[in-house]
Amino acid sequence: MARTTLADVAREAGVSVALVSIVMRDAPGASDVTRARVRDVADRLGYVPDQRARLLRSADTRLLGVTFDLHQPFHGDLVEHLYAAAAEHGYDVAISAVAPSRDERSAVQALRRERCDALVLLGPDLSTDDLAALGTDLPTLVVARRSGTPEVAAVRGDDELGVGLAVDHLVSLGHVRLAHVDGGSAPGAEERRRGFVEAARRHGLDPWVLAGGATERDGVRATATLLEASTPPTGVVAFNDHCASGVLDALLRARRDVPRQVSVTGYDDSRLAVARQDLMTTVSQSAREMAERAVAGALGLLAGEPARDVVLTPELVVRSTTGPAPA
Amino acid sequence: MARTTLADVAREAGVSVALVSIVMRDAPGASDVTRARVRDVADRLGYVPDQRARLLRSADTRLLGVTFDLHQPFHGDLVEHLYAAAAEHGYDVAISAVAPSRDERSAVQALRRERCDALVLLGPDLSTDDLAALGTDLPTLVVARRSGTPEVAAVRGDDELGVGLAVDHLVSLGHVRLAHVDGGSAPGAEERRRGFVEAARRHGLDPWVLAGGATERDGVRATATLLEASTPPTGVVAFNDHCASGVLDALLRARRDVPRQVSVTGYDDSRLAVARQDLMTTVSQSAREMAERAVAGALGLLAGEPARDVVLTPELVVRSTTGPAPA
DNA sequence: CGGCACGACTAGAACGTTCTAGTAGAACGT
DNA sequence: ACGTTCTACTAGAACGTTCTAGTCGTGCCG
Repeated sequence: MARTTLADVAREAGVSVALVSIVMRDAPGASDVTRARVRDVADRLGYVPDQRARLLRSADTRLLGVTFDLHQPFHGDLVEHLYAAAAEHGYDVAISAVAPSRDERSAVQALRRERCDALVLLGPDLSTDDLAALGTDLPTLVVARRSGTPEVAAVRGDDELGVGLAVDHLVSLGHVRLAHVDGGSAPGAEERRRGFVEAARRHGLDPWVLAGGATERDGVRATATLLEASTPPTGVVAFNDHCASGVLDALLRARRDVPRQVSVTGYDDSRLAVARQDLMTTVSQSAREMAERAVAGALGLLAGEPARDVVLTPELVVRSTTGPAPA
Repeated sequence: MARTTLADVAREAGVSVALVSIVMRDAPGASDVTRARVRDVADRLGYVPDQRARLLRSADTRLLGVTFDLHQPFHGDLVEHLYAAAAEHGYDVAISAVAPSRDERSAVQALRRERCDALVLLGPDLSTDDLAALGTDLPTLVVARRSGTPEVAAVRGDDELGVGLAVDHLVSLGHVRLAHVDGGSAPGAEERRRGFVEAARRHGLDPWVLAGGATERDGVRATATLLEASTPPTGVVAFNDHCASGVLDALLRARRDVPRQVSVTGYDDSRLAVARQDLMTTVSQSAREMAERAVAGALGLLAGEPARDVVLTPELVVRSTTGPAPA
């Protein structure tokens, strides 16, 4: 099972290694006849180019390193679109996962060893210092959070505004008792919390913020607290779709009618919300647009442009977890 | 921002390239004094070893290629444990995602170009022919499905038995009208369908199988059909946790009490079931064990052992979506 | 019919590592 | 004093590509 190399193909086809390389790369400099013959031999021998050797030769790898959280569906959406967006610019993507047992640093280090040209970090939990250090070393862009340092670019949704949209929507439906199940220390949680409080105040309402988190379980837990209140809220703005999903489960289980008794909004419009498509009203950050902007931003950095902070405007997607406030 | 190489460090430290290599690899052959000095210089220059050059030199890459579905939480769990299991054997993991817009072939091809030593495919949708072709080329192991070809090893749960456990559990709770929301053409769906039918027959019951799928939406859709029946089942065995989640949503929304009126079981014990931890009775395939067996199996192939078909025994995890049949 | 541009092809260096085969020099026994 | 055996180090090839700088015909123009 020895690997077939350019040299093998060259020997078999009776030409030079360089010529085979030319043919495999579709580069000019070979006649159609030889081209066909070489291709034929390559196929027969099952030749697969060695990416490592190829990249080693050239200064740039045309490789975009991406870290993402394995357990965050929205990251899944982003990664999917990143593949496409990068391919459009002739770039490849190397992904490296973050999970409870695999921290951000390991994930980033793995990508650095691959000699990626630039790094795209999805909702990283890194400190601003770490981020800054990384950014001075390698063109780096973060998605779905503030970069907090001038070396690192960012692409993110306007979370304050997005949560504001959800609040406005609920208020327009007549809700006056609103609660926010927040994201704790998750990236973006602070902005969303602030957005909720400010939007509520703008409408002259009393904002109620509960400690939550980024998972279903957090949503379930917060809802328990919520239901114990003497006058529970009629509108709940959850940190993200995951969390909202937990809130919905807990409410349904407590036999609260959604949306007749309680309205709930999510955030992200991830596949999770689409899976419950008939259900969740949520704030959509177009994964596709984010991914495209992220790739464009990273390539911009690579071209020497200064790090920018791109803020995308989210949209409210009204589905069926929100409705008029109960009388 | 030129990258620092061994040569740079060597020049700066006044030693040979080979010696720096020795120090960086913690290989024997350098005095403690020089070791410290070289390390110092390397740190100062921000040296990061070039993985590609390193691997290019040696015949084996100590790299395990893994393809997984971005949108399947159980795959996320598996990947997480694969990182750990591989690291234990001194192997690195390269992951390549599969998604609606990125098919299995592209994912595999990307890994082949990375020159992975072996391939681990999570629940692949490839045809047996494609799989066989791949297997003759590269040590290959599939997880969570049958390989169907002698060249390719497999690690999978005993799905027939697992579904049987769920059925036995429901029957022991007094349920006599059971339905299975199946997985359509998803990997493993056939085994689970068969397991359901056989277990039901074994108990002298009439098995009802509904067309489902691997997503929440499939669960929701199937439940609609289910609720239209004149005498709806009291126990529902869903294809996986995702699907079960959809079933649960639909039931709760239709104001059916789970588990007082209807009992529901999932399959996988993925993070999704844990997220709804207080909720879902499911069949557990230990992601950790699967991952460990998969790595061991792949390394076995690499060592020249024949491809084996490892079948793990699943366990029933009783939580709170199942209960006694209504009177 | 000589010069010259062009197309088809090749030799060999380069990329950043690791590995093999060495060379000095010190420490040791005889 | 002389080999022997360490330890600490080095030179240079090798890995599989791509790229630069060629060479060699062949056809075209004047």
